[in-house]
Amino acid sequence: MVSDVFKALADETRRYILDELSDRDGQTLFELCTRLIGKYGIGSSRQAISQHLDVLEAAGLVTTRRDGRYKFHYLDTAPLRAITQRWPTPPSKEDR
Amino acid sequence: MVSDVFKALADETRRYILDELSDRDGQTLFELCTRLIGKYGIGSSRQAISQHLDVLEAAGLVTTRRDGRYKFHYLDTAPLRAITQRWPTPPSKEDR
DNA sequence: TTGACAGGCAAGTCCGCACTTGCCTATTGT
DNA sequence: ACAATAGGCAAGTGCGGACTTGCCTGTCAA
Repeated sequence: MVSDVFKALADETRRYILDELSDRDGQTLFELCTRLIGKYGIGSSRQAISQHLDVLEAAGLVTTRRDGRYKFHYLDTAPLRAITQRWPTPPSKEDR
Repeated sequence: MVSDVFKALADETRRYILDELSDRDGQTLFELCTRLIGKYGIGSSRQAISQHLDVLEAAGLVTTRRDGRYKFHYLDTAPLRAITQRWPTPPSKEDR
């Protein structure tokens, strides 16, 4: 049901995950954990990150690919378009 | 502190409020209450809506103007730009 | 001036959600 | 085969946030 993109974005840790995937796409769970600690000081457990990824995937913001014992995570920003389409933002001065 | 646009958008009732203001800008609290019930079946109390408006205003998505015993609410979509700027979305086929 | 109307304040309840804990499954290398 | 690695599952906890309840303040019309 593209379950609530907005609620997926509500959590700051999940937004950092999107940032991280935006910086380097296709990371595994463990990669994300270590890099989130290093770059943003996020001290969440592996399970916590895993649950966040589930939420992001349910919202369609992250897609996954399995390969052996690795699972790679990819960012998909397409669902974000629905936001600006719902409440159109007039172009800012910088955009013109 | 432009306190968390994302959390402001996380609640569905608040999103309906933005829809309503997008449709008719400058409504009072009571106007919003009656129209939210009529159009979306939202049965929240006046106080609940008032609290939602506080959150939206704190997030910068709604501005207000006082006039006598009336308080008018206006939509401001500017904070939404930060979202698509944070995770740039490639233009969809429809946009081209 | 007094009643009706528009809105504000504050304490309390309740549920969802982020996070932990503990254990389990599957894949890979030696 | 077996240990290490990558990840999954499920129950429990604690806190924030949505909502209610009750009462108060300020404005306007008769």
